[in-house]
Amino acid sequence: MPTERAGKGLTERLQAALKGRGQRWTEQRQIIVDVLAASDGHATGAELIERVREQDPSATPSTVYRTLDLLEGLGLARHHHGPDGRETYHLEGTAEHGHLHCRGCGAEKELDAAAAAPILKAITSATGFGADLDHLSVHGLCAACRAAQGV
Amino acid sequence: MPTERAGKGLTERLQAALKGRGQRWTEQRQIIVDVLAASDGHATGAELIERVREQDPSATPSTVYRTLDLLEGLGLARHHHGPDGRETYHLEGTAEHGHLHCRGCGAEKELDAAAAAPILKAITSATGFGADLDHLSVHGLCAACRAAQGV
DNA sequence: CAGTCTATCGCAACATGTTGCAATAAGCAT
DNA sequence: ATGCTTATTGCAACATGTTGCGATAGACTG
Repeated sequence: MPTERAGKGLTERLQAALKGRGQRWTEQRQIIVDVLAASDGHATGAELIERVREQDPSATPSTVYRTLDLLEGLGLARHHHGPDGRETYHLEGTAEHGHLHCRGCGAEKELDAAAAAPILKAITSATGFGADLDHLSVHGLCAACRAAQGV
Repeated sequence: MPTERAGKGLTERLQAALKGRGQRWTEQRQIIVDVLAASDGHATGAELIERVREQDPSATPSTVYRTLDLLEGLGLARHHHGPDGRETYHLEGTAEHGHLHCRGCGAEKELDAAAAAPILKAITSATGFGADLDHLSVHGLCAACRAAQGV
């Protein structure tokens, strides 16, 4: 279930991971992780900064982005790019998924791992690439729009 | 073969298309189309601006981006987003292709229509989406990096 | 050719990220 | 507790796009 605050387990895992790498645990990082945990689905960088500043007005964009990079490096967060290239972040633990953007109706749908499996397989056999589902963004026309356009 | 300047046919098609919509043909647009034609493969927005400014130092980013949007609206240019979300443009007429970005070695490879066919087919059957190959950006690990990491 | 309409341009300000650097402060050792 | 080392922060500047607005200048009309 979604929590308003990062669970104890997550914070502790994080502290341990940081300590092991000679890095430090700070109040700001706690806030950023909490905000990410509370924004369970997807949040853009700008949204995250705004929410972090509600709790700590002294926080700056550079700190937030650097922390997000750090969390990605630890495998605790991920980001992908929307159709406009803007960044969207979410905590690891959210099910890994890709994104489908319809240029006809503007809808955005998620592509879960089960549905994506045959796609990833096709990518690997055609190219040798092991694709990251979290970074997979497909642009095109959804079934409804294709039907509407008689394509 | 790549031309240093947009072919006559393209410029004329463009003028006709613009006239039909009550829009205008200007020197700047000629320059931008020429630059795009000369940058046959892919060029980022910043690169295009720089090259346009070589020919017309008075050109501004807003003009270049607005012209690129216009060309996309006319179906004469396309853009996609690289792994960092930066924009990359190319002229329509370049063979339609997708992009593969390796997060291991940073390599970027093109995905031609033939190789992509089974992938697009998998996407359609899994999701109903008709994917745009030109907008397909796959992030992951290339075969070599997967081997190197023993994955 | 002069006049009109309005698309386009250049500018300036803004939005979103990124980076270098000096000041701060976290975590360890004494 | 005090001091040391250096990771982290905040700031300021920059990079890449985007947007609003007044000024410019295409293209058509008479």
